[in-house]
Amino acid sequence: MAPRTDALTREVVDLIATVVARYHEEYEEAAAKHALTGAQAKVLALLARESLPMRRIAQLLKCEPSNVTGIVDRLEARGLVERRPDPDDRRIKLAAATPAGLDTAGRLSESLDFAREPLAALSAEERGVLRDLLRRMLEPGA
Amino acid sequence: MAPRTDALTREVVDLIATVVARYHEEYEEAAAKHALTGAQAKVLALLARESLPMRRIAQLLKCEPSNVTGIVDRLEARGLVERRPDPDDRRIKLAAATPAGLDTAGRLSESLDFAREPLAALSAEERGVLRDLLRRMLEPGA
DNA sequence: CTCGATATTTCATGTTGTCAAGCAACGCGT
DNA sequence: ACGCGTTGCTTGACAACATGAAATATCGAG
Repeated sequence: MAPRTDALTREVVDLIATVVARYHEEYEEAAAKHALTGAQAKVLALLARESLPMRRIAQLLKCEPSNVTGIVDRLEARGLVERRPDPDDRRIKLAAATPAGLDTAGRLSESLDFAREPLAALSAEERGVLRDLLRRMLEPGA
Repeated sequence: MAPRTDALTREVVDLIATVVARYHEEYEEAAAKHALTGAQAKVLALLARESLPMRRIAQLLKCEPSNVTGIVDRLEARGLVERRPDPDDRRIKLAAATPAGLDTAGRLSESLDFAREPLAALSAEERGVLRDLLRRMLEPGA
């Protein structure tokens, strides 16, 4: 096992911590620009791609389904999302973005791209190297 | 400006999002192992290094001072932190880790190192490259 | 000493999160 | 067809986190 006191490893961990912190700041900031909280922005972004059952949203957010109820409630109250029945299973409620929700999600996505692009201010080749390293880092380690 | 539709950039951004998500999971998990929330763990880690005025904690956490009051209250109720007067300014209350707090912070730090080390399962050379790329990414871009 | 600024707390309020309990709908086995 | 365990969602009670406004105490400059 690599020693925990390895200066290089420690520095990489610190840098990652910084990336994480900055990413979060920018995400929350971009969401706030559209009067959304971070959680609401995440759900809206998910639903902009496809309608999802409540339970599936909970899985993706790694939280309890009962929590999703509240988040979708608030999005629905603002007309950004609606609940629709699943034709194949009447237990399921599909949360779907409304046209207004799609519009907001689109502008949100632009804000995010805009905010994150400075992070990728590396040459194409460097971005490729970074991609490979990140991929390897995230590989399912035993 | 680089086009937003650049596939490589998009993939790197996605990978970073994944790193961020995983980092958070592991952080919360490690905190929970010591019956702490994420916010409590952050504050305790800060105070393990040095005592800090409430206001300074708020700055580091990027939140309102009134929020810090509650977090420190809960840590204090568990004997991990105590409030001490600042000898030079009686308005200021210095939050400081107790011996029990230092102990918990130490074990927490080990959990975190342990959890994050798999992320750095790259060769020393690769970690060096990663460090350089992350540094450049985080450089103060205009 | 007075007055504006600073540090902290308290209160009201809202969002996120958990857990347990409840209800409706599904589907399997008989 | 019936019963029954399972699944999907909501509700309720509760805790933590977060903000903003107002109250209190102290500081420091004029």
